[in-house]
Amino acid sequence: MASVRYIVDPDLAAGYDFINSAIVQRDLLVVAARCSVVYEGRGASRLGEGDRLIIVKPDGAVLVHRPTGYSPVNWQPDSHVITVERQDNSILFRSVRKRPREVLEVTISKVYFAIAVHGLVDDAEFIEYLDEGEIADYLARHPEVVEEGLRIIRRERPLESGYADMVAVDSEGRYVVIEVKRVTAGLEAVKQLHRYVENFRKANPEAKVRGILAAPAITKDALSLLTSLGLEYRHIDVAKLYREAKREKRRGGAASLLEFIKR
Amino acid sequence: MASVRYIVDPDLAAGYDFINSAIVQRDLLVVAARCSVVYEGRGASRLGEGDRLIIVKPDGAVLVHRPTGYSPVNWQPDSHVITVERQDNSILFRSVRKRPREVLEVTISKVYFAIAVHGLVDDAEFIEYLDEGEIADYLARHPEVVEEGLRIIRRERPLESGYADMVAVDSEGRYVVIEVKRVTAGLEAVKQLHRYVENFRKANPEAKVRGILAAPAITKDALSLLTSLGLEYRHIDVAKLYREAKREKRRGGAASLLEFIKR
DNA sequence: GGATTGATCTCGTAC
DNA sequence: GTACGAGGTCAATCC
Repeated sequence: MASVRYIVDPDLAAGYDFINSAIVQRDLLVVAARCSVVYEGRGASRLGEGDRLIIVKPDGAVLVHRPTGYSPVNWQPDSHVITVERQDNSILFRSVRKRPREVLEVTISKVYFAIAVHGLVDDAEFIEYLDEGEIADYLARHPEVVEEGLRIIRRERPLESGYADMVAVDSEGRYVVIEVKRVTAGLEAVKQLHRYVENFRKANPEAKVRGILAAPAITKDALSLLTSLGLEYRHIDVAKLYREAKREKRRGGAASLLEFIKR
Repeated sequence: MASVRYIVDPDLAAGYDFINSAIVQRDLLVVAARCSVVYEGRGASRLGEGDRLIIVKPDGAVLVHRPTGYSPVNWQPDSHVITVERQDNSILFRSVRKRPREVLEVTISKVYFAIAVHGLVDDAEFIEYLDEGEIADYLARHPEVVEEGLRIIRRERPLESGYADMVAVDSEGRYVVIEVKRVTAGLEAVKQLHRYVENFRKANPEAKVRGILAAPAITKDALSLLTSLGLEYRHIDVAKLYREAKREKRRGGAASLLEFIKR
């Protein structure tokens, strides 16, 4: 459980003591202060006095944020050594990074507040998903994920409405209309697939046509409607697909150096 | 002068009131909380419960930081609308971005502390030394640093796309397309130069054209690609250029050091 | 450790 | 608005 210490509108001596102890204890430290910044490393910069938010994380990451925008104005992705010094009319905060050698110095002339949090716990997994188009793209490249022996014969783009995401031929020569969903499939998805399958049947009266709804999950009602319509459900693991697709993308991008010239 | 309000270890009702009022007043808001995050927009992500630092800036920028690392785990570069809702066992913080359409939702189950700062003032100028444009400017004034006998015939402004930083004529009357980098040049820089040289050749089919990549260093792969494309590498010493440029500026007149740096 | 590549890149700028 | 390029890019991955 996280424990919080804080100090508001302290004088420089108290501000120094607080900041220093937070650094020593490797707390998460947040300081709002009037300060100036000097950076020397890969680049070099100077920032005059102003009000900023200074964040120091337990792993040594340092961020100096101005009151606007996503990006920190100065930062240190990680620090080798962080020191705090008491000076005449200021507190000197210094973060040194080992490689590349970089030094960030924040000279604090007024502390508005400082907060130190100890014992933060953040074990949660960060999960990224693919959008529907990307999932369909991946399944088009790897139809065996949906069913062994499938061969994609048409891949529809999202814009072309009235058609399913893809049409394939199965190992027995039957057409397979496939609709992909990124989230739990409901009745709407089933109706959609049904419509696409009927469209396909109308356009190809002779053909044998199956319909598959590929989604990470399906509601009970949707599944029973699906079944009653003679359609099929296939579970897809979106997180796994995301990992596979990412890996594939990396490999795919690693073409030879001269590749781009031929293009 | 900045004014600070804060609340420590509040219950959800008090936490909600505080956060909501800070948003309404467009304060800089910093919250340490146990929370989960959902993001949908250009990408999509889920982050389970954990302790995080949430920062909301007066301009609508939102950052959710885990206890480690430089990068926020979730963010919003700016928000069109920020809303805060009281739910049964949580506070729902929602930031919606207009274009591209993106939604970030933070569900807060425990507020460790929250701080709102009003009236932050940060007018200071941020000054960087020798960016790429300034290096190119210097080389344009002193082409002999790149090669004896060069005469600059065109100096492109940094943002005119499709053209290299400068074009010169060498002592034998050949055109020389020059691309400048302030850090180690990689494959991307070589591809860029190659593109510019090809563009120039297309526009001037008769001309003899060389291509020079001027940078403080170049990766091995980049150099071999460069060579295989018939292009050339010139080492430039950025630190030396900085000193030279500084000296030149001093001699040049009354301009202060800061004046020069700003340019 | 060095190099390459992708990113919810962000940010600025020119058209 | 889009398009392009720079960045102290950062961060992950490959070699």
